Amino acid sequence: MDSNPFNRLLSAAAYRVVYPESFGQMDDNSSSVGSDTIDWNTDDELEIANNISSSSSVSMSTNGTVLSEFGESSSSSNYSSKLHHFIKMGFPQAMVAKVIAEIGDHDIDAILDTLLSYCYLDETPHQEQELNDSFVKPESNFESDFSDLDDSCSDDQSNYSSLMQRITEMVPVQVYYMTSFLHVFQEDNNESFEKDDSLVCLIDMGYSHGEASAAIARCGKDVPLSELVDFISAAHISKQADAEFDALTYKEEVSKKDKKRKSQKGNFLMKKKNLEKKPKRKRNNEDEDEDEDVLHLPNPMIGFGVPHEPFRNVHRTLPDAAIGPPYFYYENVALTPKGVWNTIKRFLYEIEPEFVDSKFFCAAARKRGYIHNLPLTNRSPIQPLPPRTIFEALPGTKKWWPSWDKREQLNCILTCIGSAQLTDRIRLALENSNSNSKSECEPSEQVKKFVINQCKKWNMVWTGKTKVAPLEPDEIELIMGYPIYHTRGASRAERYKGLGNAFQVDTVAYHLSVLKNLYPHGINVLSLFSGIGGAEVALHRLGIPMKNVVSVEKSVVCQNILQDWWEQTNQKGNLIHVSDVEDVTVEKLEEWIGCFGGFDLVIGGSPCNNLAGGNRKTRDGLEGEHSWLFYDYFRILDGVKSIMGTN
DNA sequence: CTAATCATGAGGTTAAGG
DNA sequence: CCTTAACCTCATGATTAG
Repeated sequence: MDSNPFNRLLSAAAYRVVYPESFGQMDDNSSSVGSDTIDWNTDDELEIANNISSSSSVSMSTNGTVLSEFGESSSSSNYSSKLHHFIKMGFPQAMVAKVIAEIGDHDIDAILDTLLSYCYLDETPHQEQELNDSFVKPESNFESDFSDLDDSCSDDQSNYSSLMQRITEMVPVQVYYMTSFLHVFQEDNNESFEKDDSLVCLIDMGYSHGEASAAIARCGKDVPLSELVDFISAAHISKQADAEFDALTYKEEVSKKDKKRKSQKGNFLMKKKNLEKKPKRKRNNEDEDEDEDVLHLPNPMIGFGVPHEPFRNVHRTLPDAAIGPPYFYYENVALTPKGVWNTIKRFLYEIEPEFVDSKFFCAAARKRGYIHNLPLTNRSPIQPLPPRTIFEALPGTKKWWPSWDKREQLNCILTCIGSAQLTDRIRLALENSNSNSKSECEPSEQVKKFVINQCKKWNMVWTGKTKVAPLEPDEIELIMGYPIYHTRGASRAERYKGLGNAFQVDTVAYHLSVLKNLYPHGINVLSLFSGIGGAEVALHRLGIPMKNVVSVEKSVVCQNILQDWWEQTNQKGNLIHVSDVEDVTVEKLEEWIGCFGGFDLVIGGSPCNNLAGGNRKTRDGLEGEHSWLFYDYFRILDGVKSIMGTN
């Protein structure tokens, strides 16, 4: 068994993730599993068991190199409590782990000093300002704050589950990194190992692979490790600092988060209640700009404008770092857990997201946020305009549509549909209600309410007098702006899944329409997380020729859908498939850019699994095992910008 | 083995009401 | 200004059918 406490925690946490029922019964054989196919990627179900198993072996085999610093002097509980306390103070977990790894956990003051000095070291101008504001100013009373925390939270010292949760959150990142580490470097010589050692260290510190890669892409390969840490930490801190600044409100943030994640210790929440509201008001008064803790969603959700609505705003000034080429376009769900869009915005050059509901473009709602550096003037929708109401989109339903169902548009197209049993239950309810009432008029109010609720919840439409049914894949294709039968050939579930995850073509095309005049001779596209090819379809329907398209998509089903469409529509350009975003390395980008002369558009929406409200199990935010691939989007985009010399 | 089927709320916002 | 209620959500995991 691994003698390194931190490794043991890691392995135990990993074990618990996969085999929660048998946690605590780890055998000593965890290193014997030899899984070598690593597919942490987009939408498909992950074979967690395989990966975690491999993680055990990896963490064992790297023992003494990347992880050895963590466990030498402290017991795990001691380490955990220190780690926990500093995290509660508002320092990024990764930074705390790094500092403790460097100087040990004996001297609390030394840790604090080092943490503070790390904050000083930052060199990014606007972030430096924020750091000074957030971490330097309270220095005088920081220690008392800390001791206060230390006392009040002493109960957490033994809160093993709390630590385990934090460790567990780190595990996928660690696993990913370590496995990819072996995969990438096993054939490399010492020199290249040296070169990418910073990547090793960064991820070892708990940063995600995407963040680490992004930092290296942004700062360069040869810069000191501290600079990379500063870059990432600045992103973390400024994100957090943007939400709440002083230590007091920061604790509130952390406790809120903890409260939401799981039921935490009660005394901690009690403490939080005392701190609840006063700090926010204070901050609001003394801050010059409004509190951007939560990006407020526009109402109506029309972004910078939609066709046939009074335009809102067609002018904006982009930050210098955001200006292309290349143009880029990023998409994700609008209603994420708190703070997610703030983080995304911060990574994507501080561009304000454009929140748009596709109900202004088609017959179904679809609230999405888009971050892009495209011009805003002279947008035009693709013709013909798609149907905007249910009756126009699905004429067959009008015959059966009861007058008491007031819906004119559908709710968001999801990846799952209502069950046949639900259709049956509704049929029974309606038939019983009708037979009870003497005339054949209307069901009771109670039944009506039940039916309406279920219909809204599952997006059912009327296909008979007492029958509602979910949409067919073909119907969804039309509503989403794809050619009918676009996904034909895939299994039914795959079609629903692919369409439920896709762009609404008319909405995206409206935003992309400004490219038509800019690139009359066609564009080169880097399409990340392509899915069923919404970006490609949108560009095609806009009449923008695609010279070269690099499509990154893991699902083979989706790759085939896009390939078939490419051939069906007689595309003249060159379509290159890449299955894994991790395969999109700087070298690859340089190769493509050298070959094509650069990308004109980088487009994609990163996985929303861990952000979407419909997720009842793993709505873990941007660090979730799927959604953290956003950092790869940024890494790749920034790599393209860097290579093309516009960074 | 793949594919289909079904049950499983929380979390957050918006709107209404007082 | 506050509270309360209504509303909606690019899903996951277990189970069954083929």
